[in-house]
Amino acid sequence: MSSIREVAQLAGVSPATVSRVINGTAQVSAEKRKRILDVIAETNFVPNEVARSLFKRSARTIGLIIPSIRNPYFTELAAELDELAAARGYQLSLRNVGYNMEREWEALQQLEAVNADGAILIPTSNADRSDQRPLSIPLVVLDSDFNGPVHSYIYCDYYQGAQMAMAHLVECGCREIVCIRGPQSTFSGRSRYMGYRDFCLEHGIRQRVVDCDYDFDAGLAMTEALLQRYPQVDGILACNDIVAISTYKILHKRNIPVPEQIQLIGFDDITLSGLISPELTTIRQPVKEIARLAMDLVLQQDEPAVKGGRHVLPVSLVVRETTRRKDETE
Amino acid sequence: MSSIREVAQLAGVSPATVSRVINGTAQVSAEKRKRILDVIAETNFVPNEVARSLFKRSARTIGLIIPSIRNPYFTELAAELDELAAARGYQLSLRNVGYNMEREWEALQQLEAVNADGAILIPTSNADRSDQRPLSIPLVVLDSDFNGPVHSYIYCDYYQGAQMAMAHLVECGCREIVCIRGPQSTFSGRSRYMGYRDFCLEHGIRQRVVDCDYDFDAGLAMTEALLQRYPQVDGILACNDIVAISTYKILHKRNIPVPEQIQLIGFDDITLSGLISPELTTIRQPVKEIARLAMDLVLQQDEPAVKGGRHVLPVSLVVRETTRRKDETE
DNA sequence: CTGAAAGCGCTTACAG
DNA sequence: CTGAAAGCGCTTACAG
Repeated sequence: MSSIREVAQLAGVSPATVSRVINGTAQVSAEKRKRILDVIAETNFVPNEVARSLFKRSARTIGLIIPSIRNPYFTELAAELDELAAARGYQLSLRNVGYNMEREWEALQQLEAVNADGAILIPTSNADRSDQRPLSIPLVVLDSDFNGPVHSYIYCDYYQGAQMAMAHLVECGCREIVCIRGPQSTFSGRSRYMGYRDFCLEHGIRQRVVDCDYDFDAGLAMTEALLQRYPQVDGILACNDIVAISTYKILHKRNIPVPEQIQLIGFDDITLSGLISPELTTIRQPVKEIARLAMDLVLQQDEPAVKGGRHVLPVSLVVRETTRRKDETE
Repeated sequence: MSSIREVAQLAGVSPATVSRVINGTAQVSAEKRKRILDVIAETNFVPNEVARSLFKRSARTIGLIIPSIRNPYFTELAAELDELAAARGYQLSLRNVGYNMEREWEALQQLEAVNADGAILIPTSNADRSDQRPLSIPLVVLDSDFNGPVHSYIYCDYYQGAQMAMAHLVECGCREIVCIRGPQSTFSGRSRYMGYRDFCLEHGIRQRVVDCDYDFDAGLAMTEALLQRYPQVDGILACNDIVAISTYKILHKRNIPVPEQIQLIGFDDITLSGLISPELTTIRQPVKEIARLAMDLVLQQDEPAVKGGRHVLPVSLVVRETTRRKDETE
């Protein structure tokens, strides 16, 4: 790789002038400009971004940290964010931390150290971080509300979502609804469960719970456990769509008809949920809006302060084929 | 963010000494070392990676460029690569280019400009690039074999895979097999189709083809088209698993029993394929081996030359529930 | 319009 | 063991 100095030499000008034509940062005489452009074309010169960002203190990069790259909800969010970043001239640097708090903190510091312009974090857990030092770049946190040095929080009303799901299941005639709850260290897992719990309390329903991680394998295993523990189950509220998909898989394998014998509802509304057969009833998160808001907030350089503003978005019930209302006899 | 100079000042030593304790790059007296470590702890100092990589000419980062972040095959490959990179102390920087050749070239140059240690590219198309300038970092290309300045190529024997799929379908009793072929600008799409074509030629089977992009929506639309165009179809060779999943969706919606009336086979063996119901029969790519080999080759610094070595891996048939051999009457 | 100079924050010979 | 100095490749005041 050639350097700006070589280009300058070949074009018979100073490095400063080369810099100016590359960046269009000042007027340069037509003749010199042409010479410089020619040399750049010939030498395939590509300015070193590292040097540039060392000076600029910006890499025009937004970091996105996710707990798992194997969860489609996260990659769909990443896809949206990626498009938004590209549209605004930023690179999205995706960092997977595999549900590891240490790797998460390292990734955050790494992003800071490489002069990223901001970070969007989907945390591995909702643990308190009020003693964590503030980053020097804006941090927007998704799907979580822990205490800590955060610029903004964005999450959906999961509690409400779980209540809607329960109301729907009841409306569908379910009497024995079990909740496959996600990790309780997690904000989404916790608040979805709370919604279930309070609904049960309010309606005098007995709680039936099974614990599960947010992945396909756990979903498979916990559904087996659930069937063993609650043989009378006629409704399942899964902690998210991928677990619901695993749940369906087991029910299907056991020849348990859905929704006739057991009704099933997921959470998130990932693309896949509308693509499998039967299509999954679920609680939808407005992924596009979340992404747009996150990008706006992280880029909103005018106030990089740690204010911890909270933005909570509504979820919605999407009724598809794994549940059926009582009156809708086929 | 504090700088190494401030730390040095507070500890009463030179920046060089601070650098030495941070990097363990030379002996430092126990006393000074302690003072420095204390100051670092107090000030939350994190060394600026940009400055470091400007000097080192390495960011300890491997770039991975994929055509689409919405295709699980790519994200599963990314997940494997991510684990391997982390294990070796490298960051994986994932760049999505949305099937756009310009964005792909930009991403490649960007990676070079940020001092990445190498790039792994899953190309958007198999177009000739012999006139493209060589990058200054090693480039490993996956799932493609275009001519160009590439360190190594890794791909699977797709041609063979398509032949295996066809042989299986025939063995299952299919007489009218249609091929939903992927983009012919793509190496995988092209060679899978070639396998189908030559099998038909060799066995006196009439070709039945429908063109399709590698995504869910295209799969949905093209299956509708296929049913219209080839009403007698009794076997479908899909260009990849996500298209096969879309295909199944349409067949299911039309109440066409699989595999009784139409047998279906995909390509790739993504996680999802074993998770849906019925489970998808497919041609499996050894993703773990591909990832391992790619990481080995890209990191193999001893010969960063552009040699274009080719590594072709075998695929295998995974028979599941969307096909059934004739003798296996249920 | 243009160049010389200083500096972004590190690291590594080079002396001692 | 330790520091002063030079340099990684850019960019931007500062003069002219």
